[in-house]
Amino acid sequence: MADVRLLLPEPEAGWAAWLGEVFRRLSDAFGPRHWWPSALAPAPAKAGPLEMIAGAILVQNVAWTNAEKAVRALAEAGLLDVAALHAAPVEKIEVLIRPAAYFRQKARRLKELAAHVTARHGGELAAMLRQPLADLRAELLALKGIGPETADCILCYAAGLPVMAMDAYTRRIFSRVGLFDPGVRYGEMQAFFHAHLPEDPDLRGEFHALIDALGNRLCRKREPRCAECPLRDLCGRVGVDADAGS
DNA sequence: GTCCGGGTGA
DNA sequence: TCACCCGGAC
Repeated sequence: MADVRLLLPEPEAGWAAWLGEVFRRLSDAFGPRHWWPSALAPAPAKAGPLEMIAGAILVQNVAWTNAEKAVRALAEAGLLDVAALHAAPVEKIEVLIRPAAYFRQKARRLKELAAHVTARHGGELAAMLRQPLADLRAELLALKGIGPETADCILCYAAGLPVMAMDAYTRRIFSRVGLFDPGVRYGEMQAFFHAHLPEDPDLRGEFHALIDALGNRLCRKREPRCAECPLRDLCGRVGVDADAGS
């Protein structure tokens, strides 16, 4: 994998310290995000890995509020279970997950996932998730409906592996900051974060969740709210939109 | 009522 | 490059 081309000069204290500062600021502003487990039931009820994985597929291209409705509907129908999901008619799943958009595609993808786990792992999701990182990632990517971001979310939040998922927010935020070229590839961004962050699944998972919060609430595609941004003084692009012409 | 945002696969 | 789709923002 080619090294990413960085636009910002490396700070004197190094990239690890710079990322640590970014994390601390986001954490102070938005944390803790407590993404998974516990998306559904109140603690101490434990969310199963299928809830997390289904959520990761259902949240593609939609706000979490949409995905959450779909996950809750699946839970209430007793379908957050590999065998039940495998046995359920696709039409039934379509109706339940409608709020998550792309419901026809996603219903088929959920069933394909259940079929795969049934065929290859005896229906035991835990067995699939116990594999070494590279093997599990390749297996996930071979499934329809699981691309790099979804695979990495599953690796981190369901399998507990030290992987930081990238997404459109990561690309937007860090290209606005001036770190990456906007055309930076997924793997290039990820390699940069992985090279300079501790190999800690909790930290990497929380970082991704914090970036999601910033991208969602403040560093929006249009009309970013730079005045409220905790990274304001680290950013090369503060107020480019808001202050244009002033 | 219209538009916007957003991963994946073909 | 485009199809797949919804809820929320305006």
